[in-house]
Amino acid sequence: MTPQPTRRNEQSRRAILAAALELLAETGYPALTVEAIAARAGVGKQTIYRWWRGKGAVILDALADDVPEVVALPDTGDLRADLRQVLRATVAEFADPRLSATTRAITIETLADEELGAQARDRLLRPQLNAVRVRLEAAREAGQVRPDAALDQVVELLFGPLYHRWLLRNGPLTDDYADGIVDLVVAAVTPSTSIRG
Amino acid sequence: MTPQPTRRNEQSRRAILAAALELLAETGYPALTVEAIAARAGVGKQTIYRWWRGKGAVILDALADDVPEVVALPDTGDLRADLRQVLRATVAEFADPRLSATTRAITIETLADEELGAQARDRLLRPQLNAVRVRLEAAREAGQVRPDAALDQVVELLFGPLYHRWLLRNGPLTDDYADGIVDLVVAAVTPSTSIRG
DNA sequence: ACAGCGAGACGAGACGTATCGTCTTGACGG
DNA sequence: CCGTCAAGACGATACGTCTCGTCTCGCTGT
Repeated sequence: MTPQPTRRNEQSRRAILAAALELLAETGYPALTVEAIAARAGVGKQTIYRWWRGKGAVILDALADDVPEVVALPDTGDLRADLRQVLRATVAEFADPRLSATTRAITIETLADEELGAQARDRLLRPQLNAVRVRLEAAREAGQVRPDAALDQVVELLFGPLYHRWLLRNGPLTDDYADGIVDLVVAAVTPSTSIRG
Repeated sequence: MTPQPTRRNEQSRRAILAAALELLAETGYPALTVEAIAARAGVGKQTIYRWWRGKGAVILDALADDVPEVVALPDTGDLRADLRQVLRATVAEFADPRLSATTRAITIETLADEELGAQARDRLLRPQLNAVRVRLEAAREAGQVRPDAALDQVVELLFGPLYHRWLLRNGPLTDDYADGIVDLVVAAVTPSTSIRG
């Protein structure tokens, strides 16, 4: 029933992932077809369906393969500056129309398919968010963040608005916007200023 | 070329919207078909395609018709309490599996189709967000919010994380979570506490 | 008479399955 | 060792199904 990964043809696997990325770049996600991927890769359709659930799973796999497993944030000691850099980088990615369109398409796919969403979350999203969390932990130990702050929530406080605005097209995504979010979040987590006044 | 709205059959229009909502409740969004809507409404497919771009537009129209145009938030004078109530209500909506599934499907449709997204934004999302903004303006005048806070950003700071967690299934959506977001945001916008200590 | 209407046929395109013969792999016996 | 063999993945492709969106009918109401 279930195919044995041992006997899997690595060459075909690579050809499929490569073909998928090529076609994605050429035609865009919506026009992407399992049949086209198979044809480009010189592979039977069944070979794709044997190992993946559909084109979404293939693309996700291809993207996740390209992503480094561990990401680390810069730590200059200045939390605000470091966060600004991260959020500005995210804004820049969303500003590139081609990259943005692709990311949007994949994201949509993961929203519709729960299993795909779990994969995307674990392999693409979580590493990013976790890197920010690590940076926040360092800031907390440095006394720049309230000890009682729920850092997972803080991370979402940073990225949630960005994704919200990007996905729902709810306004322009600019560096100023990113900076504003960072300022608000920093204000939210900064320890009581009663002493520093 | 373009149909004349004057000659439009109001009865058919209502039947289509009603049938769409019925079928949505019965079969769920993915299984929803233009053909099925037409059949249920006792209407030709062309009549649907003449006035709408597809099933997404029909459903969006049906939903927007049901939504009150203006929403108002409670104003008890206690900003934190009022915001908690709103976010908890949102969490409750997302917690209902049936409603959540429908909302998710519609949302996905609006993410993929720019024009549909614009309509959803203006007719469904914006009124909600704006109601919160109005409440924040009142709070600002009451001196509970820093005068320089960008209120649009604050609103997104409230809902962004919620949508983020819901759409991407990035963790459980509980009242505690909503309360935590509110606390963080209130902390972010509260005027300098140097006096209050 | 004209434009929207209900009804439904239609072509296009993508999906996912099934089947064919071929090729690779690993186990077993002489 | 090495030939044989079964299992199973492979490329290729036909197939039925589904949904879409268009097109073509008369019919109806104004």
